[in-house]
Amino acid sequence: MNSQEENILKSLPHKTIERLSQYRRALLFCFDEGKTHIFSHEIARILHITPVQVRRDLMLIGYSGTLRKGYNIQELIDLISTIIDSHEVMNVAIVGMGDLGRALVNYVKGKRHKLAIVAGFDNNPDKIGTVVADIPCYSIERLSKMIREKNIQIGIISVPRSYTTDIAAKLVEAGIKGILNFTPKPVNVPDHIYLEEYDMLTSLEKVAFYVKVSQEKEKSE
Amino acid sequence: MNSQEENILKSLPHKTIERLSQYRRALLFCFDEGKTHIFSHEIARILHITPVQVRRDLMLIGYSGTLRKGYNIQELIDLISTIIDSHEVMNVAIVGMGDLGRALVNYVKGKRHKLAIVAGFDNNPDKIGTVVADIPCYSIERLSKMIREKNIQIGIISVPRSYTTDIAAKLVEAGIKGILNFTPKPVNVPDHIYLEEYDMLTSLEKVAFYVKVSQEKEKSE
DNA sequence: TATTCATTGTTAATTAAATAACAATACAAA
DNA sequence: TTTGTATTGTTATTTAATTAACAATGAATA
Repeated sequence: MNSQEENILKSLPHKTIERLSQYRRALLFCFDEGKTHIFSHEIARILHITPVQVRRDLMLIGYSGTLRKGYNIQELIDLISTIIDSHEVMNVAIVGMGDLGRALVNYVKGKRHKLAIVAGFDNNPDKIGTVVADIPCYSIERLSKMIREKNIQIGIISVPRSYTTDIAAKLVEAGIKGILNFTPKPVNVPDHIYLEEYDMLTSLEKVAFYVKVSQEKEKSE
Repeated sequence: MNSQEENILKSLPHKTIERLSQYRRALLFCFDEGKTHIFSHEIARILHITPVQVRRDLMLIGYSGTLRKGYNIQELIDLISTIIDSHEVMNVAIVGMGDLGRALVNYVKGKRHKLAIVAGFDNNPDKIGTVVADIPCYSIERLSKMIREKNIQIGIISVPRSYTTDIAAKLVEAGIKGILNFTPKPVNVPDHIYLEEYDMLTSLEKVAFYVKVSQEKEKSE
């Protein structure tokens, strides 16, 4: 990859990166259904956004469709993949093989060629040494060693809240490059590590809030 | 609630709503640790945002702290609660009691007074009729009936992708007010229903992307 | 008592994101 | 062949979100 292409990557808005992932996801399903081409307004409709937004994002990544025929799904999937996927397979570890950890493994498993969940960690003796959803589960004590050995670059934290800080520290110490934290406890990591945090309860509370607001609006009418 | 207060609610930026939920979450933990007051820069540090952002959000909801003493944690928790919580308890159903559904129930259970997960639905005969994580699990066939009977206003979808569309339609038909969709299949719902969608894979791909970019930057240096 | 300082609250400025506007074009229909 | 139309690609505009700037203030300190 030359430096011009690199600069395109770095200049892509964060929101566009998210949407590229969503575009690809939707396109893959369309492809499976036998479609070969798709219009911007079709993509937009699937993802609840505007056609302009779609076209603008595709412009940013330098993809051109065909007038009146739309975008070639296969081509677009491939282009998005060269942009958001790493060149080599990126190895991922999940720390915390409870319900959420297993849900994640089963969902991600086999879906993306360039993302491989290669290890799970837990402190439950019943799980250590077993294979959960096709991936081996190790003791937390072996976390640092396995991360180095298996060249794991991304760590997903799905442990109970009280363990979060400790696990994050261990991941950082082991040289992880990116962390996805699903616990309600925000973590602090050095600047060179990319951190993404998501709390399901915040999403639920957001829904509850807007439901409440719409109900109050109804009442006052 | 008078119409002036209503207007404040409606004018709050979407991002502020999300942060209010995060503020409260962080404040509750601080409160449990025995703290009584907190500075804007402390909240900011916990949530990886700026102190100005915190102060601005609190200004928007009309809360004033004490100079050099910070914000009263208890007061702030209460105020945020009056803003984002509904007056009456809001009932929630989870459709799909697999790993993700159970993770959600266990996580949300007992955490928020105004949010109650009161029913789970699944099509697995082994689960139907049982109690999973303290909530009863019903057959999908009874979904519509139960939603009306139990006055359920929010539905969380955590089923396999292929069932998503059908479940969403059932929820809409049953008169649900808000939907939180955790499946990778976006759903279409009428305008009066608030919809929030989240795909864990997109978060993971985002982390992978930024890890990749930072690595390429390193290489080129 | 006067001065310094840390902190809040608020307006102004900036940046990021989304939307609107519209030219270009190729296909279809007349 | 001409006209109309649907669609792309791109620039301009608007809106939303964040950040900067700074006045106000009251506690701590000299």
